[in-house]
Amino acid sequence: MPKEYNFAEIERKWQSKWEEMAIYHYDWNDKVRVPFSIDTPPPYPSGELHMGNVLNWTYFDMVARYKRMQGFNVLFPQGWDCHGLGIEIQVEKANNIRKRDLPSDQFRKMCMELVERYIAMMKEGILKLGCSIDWTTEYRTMDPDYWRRTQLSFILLQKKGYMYQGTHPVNWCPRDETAIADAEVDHIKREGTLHYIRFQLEGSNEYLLIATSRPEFIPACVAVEVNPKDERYSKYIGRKISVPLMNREVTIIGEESVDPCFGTGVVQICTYGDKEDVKTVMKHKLPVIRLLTENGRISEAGCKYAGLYINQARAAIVEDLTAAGLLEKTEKIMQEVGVCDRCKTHVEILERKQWFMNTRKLTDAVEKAANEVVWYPDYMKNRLVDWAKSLDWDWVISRQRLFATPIPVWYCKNCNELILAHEDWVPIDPKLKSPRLEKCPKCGGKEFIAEQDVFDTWMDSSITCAVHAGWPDRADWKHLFPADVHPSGTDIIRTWAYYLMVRHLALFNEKPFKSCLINGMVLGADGRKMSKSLKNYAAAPEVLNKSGADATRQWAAGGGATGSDIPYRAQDVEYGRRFLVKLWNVSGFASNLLADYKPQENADMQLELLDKWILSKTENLTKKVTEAFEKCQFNIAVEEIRNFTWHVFCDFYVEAVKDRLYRSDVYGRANRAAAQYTLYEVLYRVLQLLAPVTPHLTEEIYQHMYLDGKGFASIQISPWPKVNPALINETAEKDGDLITAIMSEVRRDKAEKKMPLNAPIKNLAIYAGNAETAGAIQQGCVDIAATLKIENIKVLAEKLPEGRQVGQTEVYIKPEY
RNA sequence: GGGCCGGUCGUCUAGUCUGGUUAGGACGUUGGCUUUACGAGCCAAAGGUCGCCGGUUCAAGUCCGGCUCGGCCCA
Repeated sequence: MPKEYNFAEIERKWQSKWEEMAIYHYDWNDKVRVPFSIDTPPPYPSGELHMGNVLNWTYFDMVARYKRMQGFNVLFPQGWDCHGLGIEIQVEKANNIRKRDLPSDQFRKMCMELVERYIAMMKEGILKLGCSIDWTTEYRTMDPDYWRRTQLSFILLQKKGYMYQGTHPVNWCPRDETAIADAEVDHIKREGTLHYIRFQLEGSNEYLLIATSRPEFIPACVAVEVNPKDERYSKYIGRKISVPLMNREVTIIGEESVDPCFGTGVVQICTYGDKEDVKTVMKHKLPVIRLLTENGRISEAGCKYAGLYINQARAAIVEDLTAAGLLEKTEKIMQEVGVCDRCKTHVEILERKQWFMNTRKLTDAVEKAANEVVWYPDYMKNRLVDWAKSLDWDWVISRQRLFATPIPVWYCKNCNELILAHEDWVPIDPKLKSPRLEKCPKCGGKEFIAEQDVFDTWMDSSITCAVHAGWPDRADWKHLFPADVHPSGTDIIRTWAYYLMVRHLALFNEKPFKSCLINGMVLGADGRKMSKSLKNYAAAPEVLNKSGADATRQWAAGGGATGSDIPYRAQDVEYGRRFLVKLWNVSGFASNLLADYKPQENADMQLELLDKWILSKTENLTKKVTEAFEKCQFNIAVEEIRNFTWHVFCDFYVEAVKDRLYRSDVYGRANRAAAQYTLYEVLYRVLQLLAPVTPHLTEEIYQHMYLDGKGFASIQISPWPKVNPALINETAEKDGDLITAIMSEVRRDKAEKKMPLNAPIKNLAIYAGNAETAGAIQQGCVDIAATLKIENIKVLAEKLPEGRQVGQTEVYIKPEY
């Protein structure tokens, strides 16, 4: 083996060799091995890979590799979730255009080009991370073949009665001019202004003072509301009150949800200032005044303010109120407002005809399914259940955008009949192709109008569990469905996991995945969320280039408990790299000492205490690591392996066994063979257990040292070790622990005397305390003597508490130099 | 206001479900050592009243109640 550990070369080499060997391909014809399918979430191509992706991909790549070694037929697909506002906005900004200013085909093409550039960047990062993806499965949701699946699922759901059109209030982004779902609304805190405005009571000179942060909605005021328990105002309930500037009257209504302590305790109800207004309007069956247009201007309903943008209207109305003496005062308040999660524009609530999926009737089914799913960690289940139960509105699935899957419907120009695409018409863009019908089935009309709206991007990405399994093309797709594991970040449980649930439950009456593996967010080294603006950002490609994939993967695996947020700290990656150097060096060393070792010819070997000791510990390590992987406790797995390798195997076993390996003339061939056997098997076990975490280095060492002896083309397809109970030896572990404790004590003595570790010791007396312990020590004292350069060593059964105590035992040692 | 999560050496983190060794690991700090794999190393050391208060128990970082501070999500 080469002296130097060159990770860049090794990692590049294996990434391409694995691809040539095709060992990560799912075998679609294998009906013997049990399948294990990973619902790789197709990422939204947004530029270079970030550390959050690294964490996420490392998690499920470890699962894929572990399961593959366990003998499963692993499906690890990779797709790209291309559509969406994010790309549209970037294309607009980069080219300084608005999407409506050019032909939609041309705009879509620009979006696709940008997506391809981003996919190339992210793919490079994923390859560098060494993920065991089956690239023959790669897909893009913007491809017509994927449209086909999204559109087909819509057709089926429409037929099953889950889809409906309606004019309901929806979240609306005025900048992007599209409806958005609750899940796409972010909430931010910001300073606003509370306006105290006089509303005159009908038929009197009295007025009520209402407090509002949105005076621009006065033209859409449909009621004034007070708490019926508020003694100041309850007497006014039912009376009419005049809307300032508008020459119009509304009724004062009572509503318990009004907080008497907010502002003056009197609020205006407008259509629609916020979601509370929507509830009140529905409850009291109030009229709706459509104040805003789709691009965020005041409509004709706003009378003299029509045509102004929201902010301009606010200024104008405040000015008019002031002039009329109706604005009593203003004050600053902190308020939380909803903003579009893509462009951060203040979200408005508009009524416009939209497509909805009736998701709320599935809430009980979602809860039931969530309880059937195994969550890693368990408590993350609550996020999904709580979210599902908290939803007030159905999922609005239509969007007024361009770069998306089209909704495959038309309307009869004559009678407005809905024409749903047939299942075998898709993929289809109704704006480019007419329905394959002679005439409208209802009125016989021959002209059709295409649906202009498109699907929410989540309509594409929430059928992946079925798509990965081969739906709808493979008759046997249920072989891979539900997916065995769906990986998700804490931030997207309410979107990805939820939408997957409702879509698959509605389509197939079956939960989409059997388990859900959650990763936390990656924080900066300062403990705050990682972001470029906070200057705590680490670019994943740079980290991978600097320290290599295997080191970075150790950070991801060991940075914290599964599901918790983990900080990115360069020194943690560095620790991983140092561990790899250590493993590389000990492997090189072992490789030299095993040059003449023949794995088949170890019949006459003679295992010594320390051999039995480390072989037993190796079995226990295997047990712990296997259990940790089974429970997705990657941090425990990686810590167990590292500590064993570094501090048990290297620091004690290898040090102790050197003498036996170098001087077979003294110890005999059988003794040397035992040491070689142990060294060979323990190191192999360590490599296997580490293979899911650090695939490149373990493969490199395997190929140098074990390819002939073990015979698997890659360590990645070697069978995961089973614990051999015959090798577990509690006595050997206990006795060996005592031997190593004595070694530590001697080392400590030398350290305190500031002597080199190889300084010779003339005599070492070990007072064992009793005959039994003395017997145990006797078995290891050759190793103690050889490791610590002791000329004469004697073990005495007597109890003599002088010299140095070995840990908390009754054993004392007395070295003489 | 509600829900969930968290508070453990200077810093980061494991352990809490399933109570029981000397609370584990890393970074950093200090001291020492060129040892026939590794100075990108090795050997050691110091450093913790496990957020606070109370309860259950022979025994609490762990279970229960209350409080407090922080994060995220939702009103």
